Amino acid sequence: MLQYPTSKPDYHVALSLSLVLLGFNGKNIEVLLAKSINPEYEGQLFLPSQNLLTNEDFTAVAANMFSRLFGYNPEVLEQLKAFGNVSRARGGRVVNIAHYALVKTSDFKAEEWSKHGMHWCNIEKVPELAFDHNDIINFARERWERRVRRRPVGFDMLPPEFTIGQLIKLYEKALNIKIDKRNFRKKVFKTKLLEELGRKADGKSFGQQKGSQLFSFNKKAYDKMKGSEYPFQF
Amino acid sequence: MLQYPTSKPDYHVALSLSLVLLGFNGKNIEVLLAKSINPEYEGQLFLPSQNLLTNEDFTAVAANMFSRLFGYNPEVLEQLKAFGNVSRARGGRVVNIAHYALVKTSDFKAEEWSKHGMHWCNIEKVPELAFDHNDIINFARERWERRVRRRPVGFDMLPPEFTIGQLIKLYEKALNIKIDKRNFRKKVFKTKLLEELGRKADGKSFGQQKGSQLFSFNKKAYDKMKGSEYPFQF
DNA sequence: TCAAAAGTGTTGGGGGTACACCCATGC
DNA sequence: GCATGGGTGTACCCCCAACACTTTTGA
Repeated sequence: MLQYPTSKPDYHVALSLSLVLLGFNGKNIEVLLAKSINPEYEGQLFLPSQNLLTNEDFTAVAANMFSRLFGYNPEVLEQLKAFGNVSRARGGRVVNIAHYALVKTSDFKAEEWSKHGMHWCNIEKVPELAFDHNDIINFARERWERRVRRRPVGFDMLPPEFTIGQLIKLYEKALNIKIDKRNFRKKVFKTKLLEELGRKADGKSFGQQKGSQLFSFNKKAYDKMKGSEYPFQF
Repeated sequence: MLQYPTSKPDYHVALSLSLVLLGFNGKNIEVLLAKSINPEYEGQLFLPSQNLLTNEDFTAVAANMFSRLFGYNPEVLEQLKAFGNVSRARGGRVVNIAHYALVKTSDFKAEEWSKHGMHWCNIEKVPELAFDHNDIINFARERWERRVRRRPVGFDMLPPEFTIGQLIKLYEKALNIKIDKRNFRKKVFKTKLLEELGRKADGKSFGQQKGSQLFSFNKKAYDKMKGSEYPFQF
């Protein structure tokens, strides 16, 4: 029956929650994976995940996981969807409420977490993961590719100071296209989203090239245009 | 811990599933609602929903609900996300795996279902619904508005034969804009997605105007361009 | 007869794309 | 000195937006 509620709820399902954390290291799009230290699953690769207690909030748990990994609260953290069409675990049905966020890989607290088996993995080369975590990553990736076309994802994925070259590489990887430098500059400068810092990169990290101009995102300009139309389209 | 699985799953959650069915009646965007005939909830309005048994598949249940309401299997039926951050019912936690589909209102088996309290409701005028079903509709609507810009949703929401006027009204309602007839025609004819039927409307149903040309969607052309870029943007 | 919708072309401007060379840096 | 990336301007083309009148139909 499509009358709700008629049949009684069947309270025998468990919830888990996984995070797909997408970052950019200057060369490739990376996703954070965990290697199990639980002997029962020795060496198995997973997305960072946890089981939920019956009364735990999705958003709160996801934000908490994020902040333990990065040290601050996420700006954007979205639910992807619920995964769990198949029987996913032995003891009963577990439905995974998958979430994703865009992150700066440089902010990951690697010292603290690498000893727990957490590490970045090129999204092009993700090995077989436990349960349906490969499906979850693929789903996140598709959603992210759509998002890239409509939002300035560099806000979230690039370090606070970055070069145009990094930004171009990010879009090239994301959309799997070749970008014309000159046209890209015209387009992006027209948006007023970039702020020229008047300093030059020293050429160390995350694909920066020494000597090239540094920029930061102008958050005020971005907030002002939120809700209205986005001024570019790749 | 972010090692998965460490803590044990907590098997005390129930699942339900709601459908947001969006249609177009020639004037307005409509959503299908159910009025409870259960005395405990007398007169309460809901989305068409049902509780899931622990071993039931999301997709299978959603498709089955759809086909009972429309008499055939859905072409596009997507999960929105899992709703259930708050305690939603008295007996325990119920997580709603909400889905949505675009439908032809004319295909709804109204004779059969209206006596069960099912009816179309203008999406601009949805009253207060039970649980968080208003949130679910709003979420569906936002997703749909993005979809409208990128896919020819008329395929799913218009009757097999329709007029350009209907198509324009659909887009005007969806995007809340005024559309220029001439420019719209140029744009849409360039896509080759419409097939001219060489017949004229008799002016009865769903906003058709007598005397105007009838068109149908060219499914072959649509399938061929699937996966590649969509040739229009509203 | 009046109101509402169908149908039909042209023009101008803006934005996108294509394209080549010189300079700075690191190896 | 060689390879890699940074930085710069122009020309063309296409697409989009703006815009008005006549005809048909139903009320």
